[in-house]
Amino acid sequence: MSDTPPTYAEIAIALPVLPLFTYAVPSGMTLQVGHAVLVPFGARKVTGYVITPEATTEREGIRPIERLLDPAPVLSPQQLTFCRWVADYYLSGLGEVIAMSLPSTYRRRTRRVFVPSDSGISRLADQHLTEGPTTTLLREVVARPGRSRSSLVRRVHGELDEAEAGRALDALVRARLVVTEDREVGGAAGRIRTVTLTPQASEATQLGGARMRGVLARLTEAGGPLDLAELISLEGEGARSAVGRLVQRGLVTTGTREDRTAAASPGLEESSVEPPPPNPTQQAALDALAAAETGTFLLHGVTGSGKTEVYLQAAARTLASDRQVLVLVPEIALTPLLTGRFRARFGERVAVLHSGLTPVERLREWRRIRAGDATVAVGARSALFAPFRDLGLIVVDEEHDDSYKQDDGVRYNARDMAVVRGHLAGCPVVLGSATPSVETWSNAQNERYGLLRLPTRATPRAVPRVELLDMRGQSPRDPLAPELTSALRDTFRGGGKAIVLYNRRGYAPVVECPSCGGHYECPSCGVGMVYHRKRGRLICHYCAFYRQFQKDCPSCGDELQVLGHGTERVEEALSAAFPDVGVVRMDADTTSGRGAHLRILESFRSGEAQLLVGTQVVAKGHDFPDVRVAAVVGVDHILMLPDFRSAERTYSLVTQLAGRAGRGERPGRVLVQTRQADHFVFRLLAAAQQLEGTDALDAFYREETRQRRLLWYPPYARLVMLRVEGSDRRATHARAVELAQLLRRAAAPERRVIDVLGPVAAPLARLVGRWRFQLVLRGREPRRFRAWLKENRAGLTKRGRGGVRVIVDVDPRSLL
DNA sequence: AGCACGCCGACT
DNA sequence: GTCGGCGTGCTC
Repeated sequence: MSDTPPTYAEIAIALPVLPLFTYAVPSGMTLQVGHAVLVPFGARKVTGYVITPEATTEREGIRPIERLLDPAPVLSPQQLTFCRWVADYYLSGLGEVIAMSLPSTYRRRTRRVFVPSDSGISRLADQHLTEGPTTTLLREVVARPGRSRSSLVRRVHGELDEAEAGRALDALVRARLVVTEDREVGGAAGRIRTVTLTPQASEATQLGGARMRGVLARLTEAGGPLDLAELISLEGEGARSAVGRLVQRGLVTTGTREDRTAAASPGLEESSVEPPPPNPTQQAALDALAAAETGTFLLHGVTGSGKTEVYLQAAARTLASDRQVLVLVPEIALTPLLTGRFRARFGERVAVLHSGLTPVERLREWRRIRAGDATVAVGARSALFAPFRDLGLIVVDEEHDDSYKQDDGVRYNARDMAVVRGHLAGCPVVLGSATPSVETWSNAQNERYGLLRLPTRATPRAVPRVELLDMRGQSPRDPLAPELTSALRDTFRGGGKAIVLYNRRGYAPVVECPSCGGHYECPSCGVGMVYHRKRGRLICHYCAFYRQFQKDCPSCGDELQVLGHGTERVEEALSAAFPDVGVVRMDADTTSGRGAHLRILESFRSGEAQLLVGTQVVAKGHDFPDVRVAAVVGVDHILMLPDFRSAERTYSLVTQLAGRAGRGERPGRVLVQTRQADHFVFRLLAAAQQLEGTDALDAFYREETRQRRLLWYPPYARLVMLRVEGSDRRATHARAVELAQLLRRAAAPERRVIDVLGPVAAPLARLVGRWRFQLVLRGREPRRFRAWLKENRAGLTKRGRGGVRVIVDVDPRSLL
């Protein structure tokens, strides 16, 4: 008997930990790269991913892999390479990135659950039982054994607060009235039971039951496995037991298959799928893409210039050469319109991945892609990780959109990682936008990216004029300039529609007592609370804390003053000015319900409402007929934010809004109210109409990049923001200062390349009860900066004492 | 992430 | 004196 030497594997753990862990491979288990396994990790079991199937180790106390979670690897070597790239770039753990890239159903782990012990059950029958939190919890555990801590705490929420319930549960465990068990959760979902004939079935002649004969006949007819559900629908509910009896006789076997049913998507199926002939500029863009084997392209085209048609025809060409297509869109753009166009052109081959899918639906779409049933994926940020084998094209629509940046966990930017994925896959990447981000524009200028321009609107029509309405002379009490009111009046008289943007929700941002100066701040965030009139509440826009609004000052009894404006109040002013016009408001308050978003858009599209008021969502790529006026009533507060991207945001927002106007044969008007009419953003916006769009845009980017260069902001430098958060102000600040010193010392050899800025109190210094300080690392040479970050990575996140934690944000979208 | 070990205040 | 709260560090 020869001893086979023990073998080891390096595993990435599906938790936010940086290193890989080594496990022993049990004899008889054969591992491949990308296999998902269940491994013991501390006191529990978690999912890990095989990175190196055959490794060696000197280390003691190696524990064995528990088992394979799936016979096939869940990750191809190419996907693994990509995940490794993402993890390195965003300074995160590989396992965390892999876990994020897979459907959540592939993340199995053990979870601690609570069940009553015998003594616990008998204690409940005790008549001298005293009422209290522990008794409440004991009743709950006996009534619903096998629940997790969080679910039990939630169940008793009405009676006990979270901490109280948790303590009571722990007390029960200590008293051994309740015991814990580790139950495996996650995974396993999304399988369908199937029934298959065995070879013996053909020899079976005499069968007693009609049901059994029926089932055999159906299976013989099918010539292969059938889903149990289908047999039941054909033969009735009795088929279930008939199959059971047939299994006993060895005539059929049951198994399972992956459920790969396509998820229902909100796409309106279009009838015409005949692609229209491309216009000359579209054709030029298509030719450039066809000629390119790899590389990134900025596809710059104003609203209505036909970018989507370029995506569609480039996709068709890619599919024809047997490669696959990934289309990333901002979540908001996943409307029936866009997905409908892809569905109409490519039918069942399209997988749609939007945030409304349930985990099982998402898993099925993911499998359709992996199995090759779906060759086009249209999806939001997370679709970046779709398991295509041979990508031939990646499209990122509205590439400037901030929603491509994940804002918790691994803070990746799907637009940037799409460029990386395209590079690894050897395929072109198209970044489309009417208002590209400054980085992308700059990459196109210095020819790192190809530039494809669609300068004209596909359906010719006048480019809307942007007119500035200087509000400096007007009382702040009245939100509407007289010119705007009269333009709207003309529009409605003529049967047209209008969109009004005001970039702040609620009724009024300030409520103040004129006598004692008292005002309202959120107790946990320290910011002013916004008055929401319809709900009669003052609400904190950061943590959603609210209190009832009373019209008299609680300290001196004088009547409170309501100052400033929000969308609700603007809507009110407009309804008062135009009582006969239907007005709908779209902002976070009116779109929270399922489908509310689409209902509002539909009522405006159909003409039921002629005026749409709202926050920035109203500027996003919706296509409404006959909008004659698009007006900005207020965006000045964006421009005043202390953030390096505020000019870019303002320019982009107003330009996007302008794109909503003047569809149809009439030209539209774009009216912009501002108190900063001299700011270069507004001057250039007003100049845009003479310059036919793109020249004005170039002028904007020239000015903006000039300023960014002077201040060493992106794209001239790379930023990494470290946010130090904790509930104790002093401890948090101390940790931030300490971290800054540490990093300054570490960066000293790179004096000319890396700057450590801060710490400063974050612009919202206290948020949701936590104090926030931030440090910014600025690298003037990307390569050396990256190398330095990688070397110092472990030190960046090290947690301080006093519950202080550090969040690392590579390429932050904003410094707020 | 989440679990266990370790150190300081209110009770049998 | 202990129980039990939570904070810090580790998990192959």
